[in-house]
Amino acid sequence: MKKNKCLTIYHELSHKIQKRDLKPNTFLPSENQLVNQYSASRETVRKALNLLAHDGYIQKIKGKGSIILDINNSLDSFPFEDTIYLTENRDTNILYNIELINPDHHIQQRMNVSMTDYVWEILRGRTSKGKEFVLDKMYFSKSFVPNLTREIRKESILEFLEEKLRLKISFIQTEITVEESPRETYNYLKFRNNPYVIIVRNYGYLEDTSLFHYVESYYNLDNFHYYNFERYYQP
Amino acid sequence: MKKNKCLTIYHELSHKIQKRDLKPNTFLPSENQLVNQYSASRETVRKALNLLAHDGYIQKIKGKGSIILDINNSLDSFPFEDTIYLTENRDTNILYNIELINPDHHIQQRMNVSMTDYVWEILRGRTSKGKEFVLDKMYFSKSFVPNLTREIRKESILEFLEEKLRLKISFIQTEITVEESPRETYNYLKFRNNPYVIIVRNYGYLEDTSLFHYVESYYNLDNFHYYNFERYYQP
DNA sequence: TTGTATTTGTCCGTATGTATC
DNA sequence: CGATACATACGGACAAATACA
Repeated sequence: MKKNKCLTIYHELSHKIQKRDLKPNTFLPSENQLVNQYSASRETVRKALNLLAHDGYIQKIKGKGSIILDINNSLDSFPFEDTIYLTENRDTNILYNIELINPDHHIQQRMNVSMTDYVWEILRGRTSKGKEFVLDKMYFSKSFVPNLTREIRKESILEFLEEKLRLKISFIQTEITVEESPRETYNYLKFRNNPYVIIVRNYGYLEDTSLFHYVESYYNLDNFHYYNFERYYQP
Repeated sequence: MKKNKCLTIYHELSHKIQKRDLKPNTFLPSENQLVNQYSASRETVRKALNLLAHDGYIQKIKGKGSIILDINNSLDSFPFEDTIYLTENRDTNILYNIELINPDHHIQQRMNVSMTDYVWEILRGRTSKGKEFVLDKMYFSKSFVPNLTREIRKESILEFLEEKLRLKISFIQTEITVEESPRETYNYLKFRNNPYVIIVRNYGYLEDTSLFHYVESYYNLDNFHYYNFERYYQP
């Protein structure tokens, strides 16, 4: 039975905090007490506590202890929204096209693939926050995703990729710019009172740093909103 | 001379990556090599590497090494550092005004303070990426920052706050929208060919989740760009 | 296929410094 | 002042993934 002791401590403590077995605004047992409780070294306990702090469960105060935060009052109240993956409001999603193509010059550059490679192109419309219309152009290299059918539109695409194909995103680079509307988007974007659109480009990478997928999302200027939440990491 | 060795290693490596002394898609020296280079223990080196990975500089691959990622523009990858930390690198910064004010209705709402509270307002112009002009409106609650002089403009404001006042940012919420240019920005923003501006709002919170400062940055549509790096779970 | 060296991942025990009370 | 608690650092140990012969 080989387990990650640090994560075990983290999960046990985080569950207790979530279930309110450990009450907000009280102190956790001291690091030395936790060392005894879990028969672990202090470094291991500290790594677990750092994870808890990073995820907003506790606040560490030097010389005093680790105080348990009220999660309802902190984490959940921040509008953290994933702009790509939460496609679950399927009623408002429209799948325009799924096609296996040879990438054009633009995609070749963005995805670092050659003209002779094959790439899945998915064209999708969706509404965000009720009314705003968004056009997504998603690309997956065929070397990673051999098959892709229309069926997946009823599922989350990423769930399909993770659970069926065992592909795991490790990190994402996001890039936001304002550009003139490309002509091919005229048919899809509803508001053309302004020549500009906002383009959000997401580059998704696997653990081996290979570029796994690329998404361009086109937003009208009206009602565009983007939220990000960044926690500072403590060594 | 007491310094944090882990952070020293982090800064030295991150600067080398930013300056391209260490090239993307190559490997960092192995952990053991870094141990020798910096006369540090492996745990310390590993903590520095974890910070680099968290901030998107490198990707660690078990059994292989740490590969350097291609950061489009490392400065703007961290919107908060751009607006606050790195003010000393920009000889193109102009400090328009520092004033202790009673917040107007808008700021009262954003910062959750009352009309009778006092708030520092800092108006600053800067150029980003050479030509793009950005207007920053920064606010600090007087309860956290009793004194703020023009002298700090030559230093990093955040360094001043951290080292002198012992205030530490714990997390940041970023919000990007497109809005019509407010009239009071007309004097500052150079391009008025478009009625819209991009507004980046940063909410900085302390470790105890209290809202510590608030920044509004105004960008023209032209040449606006925003980068973000997000890593999925860190064990 | 097998074995060996390298590299990263996890964990331990100890020591010293610093902040709080 | 001393006791407690967290912060940083060190050196060692073993496991797991990788690369290579």
